[in-house]
Amino acid sequence: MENDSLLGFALLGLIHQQPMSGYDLRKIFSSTAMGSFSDSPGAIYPALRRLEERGLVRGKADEAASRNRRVFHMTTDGQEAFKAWLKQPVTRDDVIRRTGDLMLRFAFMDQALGAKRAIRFLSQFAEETADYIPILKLYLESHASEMPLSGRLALECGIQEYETRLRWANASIAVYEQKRKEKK
Amino acid sequence: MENDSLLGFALLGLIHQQPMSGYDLRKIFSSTAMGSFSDSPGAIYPALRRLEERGLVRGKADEAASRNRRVFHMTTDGQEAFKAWLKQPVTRDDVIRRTGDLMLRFAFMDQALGAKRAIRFLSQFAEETADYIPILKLYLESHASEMPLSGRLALECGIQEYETRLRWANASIAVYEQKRKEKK
DNA sequence: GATCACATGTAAGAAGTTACATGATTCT
DNA sequence: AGAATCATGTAACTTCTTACATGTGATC
Repeated sequence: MENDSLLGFALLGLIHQQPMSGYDLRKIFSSTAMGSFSDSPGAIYPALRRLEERGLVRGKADEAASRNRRVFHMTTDGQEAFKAWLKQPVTRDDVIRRTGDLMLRFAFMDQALGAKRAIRFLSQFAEETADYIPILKLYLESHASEMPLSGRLALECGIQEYETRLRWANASIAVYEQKRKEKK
Repeated sequence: MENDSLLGFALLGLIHQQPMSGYDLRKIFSSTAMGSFSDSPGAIYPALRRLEERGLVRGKADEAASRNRRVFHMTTDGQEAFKAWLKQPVTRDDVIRRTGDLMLRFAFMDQALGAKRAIRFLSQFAEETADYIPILKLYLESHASEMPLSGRLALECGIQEYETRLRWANASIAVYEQKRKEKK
């Protein structure tokens, strides 16, 4: 059960927002800012089948459409698995090697878990990121002399990306807190 | 022949810098800023074998060391394949879906191809990135109202990352040109 | 003598890629 | 009628993950 690729969770998240067919999902990946996912049928249909086999989604023939269209909706188990995925703590390793996963989780977060959880996620993300940046900087300082110029610059790009994400996370926390005040 | 994973090229690039064993390569991935690559033996040793089968590297028993150590060095074919990989043009699709590949290529670039090629790469990278940013911004503007807040923020993070990379690329071009002037 | 670091591998399984295959419906 | 779009799928291949397996040499 506790086994799913990032694509699987992306599908799950989109189906969570509203029931959809494989073709709908492909179109989202090919035409929106979620273009980092593959829209190939060889990826999507097998992934949907796996989700269905695990009982996380269920597909029903779309009777409104005349075509051979199967619309998938989420099951209760699917809801649970999805929320469990979203609730995972943000680790150092996530921040270093799975930024894409983290961003996907966050993108689905406030609809499924609410603003409070989103803020908690951002805080964890900011903390892990803030801790990691000085490590990278130290590494750069102490190894710069042995590295080729382009290697050095590539590492600097990485550091700047982390700094950008840190600023973004703090700014996003502020957005949520601003919103909270407005409500009161 | 024209078939290789990113890991394969990372190995090729490191072996290009100096001959190394599988264990050396694993240590680099586990202990340096190249930590985004897997240091697991199940990834590295098969990848090295594939490179050897394709004739891009050749392993020799290390007679200096008493242990069972194989040191890989690059062949002429390997040099060619490596340089051909580095010389590929930077496409829009690379910028969107394969930033990691691009950064790896750049990190190895000036040693293998020289500063002039590095500048060309950065210019292409900057151009494709600069073209793509307004598309994302337009997308955000026109879809912001239908998107959940965290989705909107996640997209904004993506845009800021592209902007960071664009600034970085232009700054890096300036570094190379500065260096060129100093030489004269 | 035990443990740690060195050093290389294999096997099973998961998941993606590319390319092919098929058929229905709508538009021109 | 032909082309484009809708819609779903399969098959072969590649590569990665996790876990297991094995043995050497140095250090305590």
